[in-house]
Amino acid sequence: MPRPRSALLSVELIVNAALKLVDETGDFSFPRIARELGVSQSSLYNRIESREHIIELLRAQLFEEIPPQPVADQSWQDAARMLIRSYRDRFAQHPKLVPLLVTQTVHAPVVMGMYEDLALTLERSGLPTEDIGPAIASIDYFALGAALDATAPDEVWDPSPEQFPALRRATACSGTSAERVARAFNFGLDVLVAGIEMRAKQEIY
Amino acid sequence: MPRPRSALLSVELIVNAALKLVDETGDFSFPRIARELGVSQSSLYNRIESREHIIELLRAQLFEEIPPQPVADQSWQDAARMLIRSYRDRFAQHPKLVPLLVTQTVHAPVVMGMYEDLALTLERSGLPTEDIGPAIASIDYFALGAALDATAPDEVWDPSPEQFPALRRATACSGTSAERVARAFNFGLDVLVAGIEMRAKQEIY
DNA sequence: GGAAATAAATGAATATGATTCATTTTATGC
DNA sequence: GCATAAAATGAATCATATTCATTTATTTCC
Repeated sequence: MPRPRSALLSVELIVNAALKLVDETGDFSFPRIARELGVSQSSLYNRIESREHIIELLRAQLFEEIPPQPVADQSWQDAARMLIRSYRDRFAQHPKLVPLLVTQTVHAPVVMGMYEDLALTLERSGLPTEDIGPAIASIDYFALGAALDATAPDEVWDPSPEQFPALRRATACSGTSAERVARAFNFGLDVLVAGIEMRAKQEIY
Repeated sequence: MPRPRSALLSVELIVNAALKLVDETGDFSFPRIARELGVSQSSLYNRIESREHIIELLRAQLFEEIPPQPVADQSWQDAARMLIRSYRDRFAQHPKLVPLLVTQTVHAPVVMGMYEDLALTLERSGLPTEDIGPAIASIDYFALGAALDATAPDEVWDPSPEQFPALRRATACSGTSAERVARAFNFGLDVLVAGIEMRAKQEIY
């Protein structure tokens, strides 16, 4: 109950406990973090402000775990693919965290670095300046949606053939849920990059 | 307190009250629905099972509000664009509802019809069968991400020029948040359709 | 017409969760 | 040593989801 020799708590301990709970159960709560760390619930408030604060710390942690990769010595297509993939991979490290993050799409400083790399890469593609913002956003949307789908439970995607014959044909050869998401992600990535290439060549407008 | 002449409650009343609260405040709760309808909290459980149940009813409602549009008499490109746009427009009707829906990506029966239309349309594009599933998923990811971004608060997307020059250039000419999202959506839509077209022509692989 | 079943609404209770705050105790700077 | 800040706490508040036995009204069926 009194103040101990060395502090029992730290922001890092709290965030790690929260992340562990999220990975295991898909959510965290103050009582469970406190139990995990062997402290009282109210003690947590000496280090952090609120639940939202913990979520923002988790977001930062997710983007600090993987260092950005150098990208300048590749074709812009390969560079873009690598950047988008690494963006998605960060979410894939802690899939259950994604739903907690996306409900408030904050463009935190940690994400900005990757956006900057992407902007530089897209400038090399020859895309007109006014299209670079929309291109980054589109990529963001795609990666976010894919990350969200990756967290969805393994469901049987089995449309009844009578009602939805085309859907039935389309999903006939799907493996596990993870494989399906991975295939979709690879497909969308190629298609997006190819589409941007066309747009850059002004073959669509 | 006793049983009234005519029922005070119905599933529809509950769902409408929940939707109204979501539109106004971004969330709903049992106490507030009950207050809104002038009934007791526990009465709600005579009609609905749980909070999740209400969310699923809201999801269904969102997709029933807008009837599906006939699509067979257009080029597959225009048809695809229309389908994706209408998918997104449903979310735009009730933006604040989106975060509640995406946290559990369920492919409810209501969405299946649109998927079927999309599958039929993509078959007309000449895309190989095994790519149709991934194409639908990619489009889904993109539309979902865009819908989520549309709910984000109007933030000042103003990267400091020293740190992020390319990002600065890319976002120089942005208007309101809604305009930015709309531009990004239109761009991504064109790019996706163009990319799929290339893929169908087997010019990328 | 009346008994039995069912529908509707309720109050009270339980459990979990976020958050505040005054209090106690310990460390630390001067 | 003393003032002050740091650390942890218990207790309290408030909101929420959910359960359940109970009361009353309506319906059904003989």
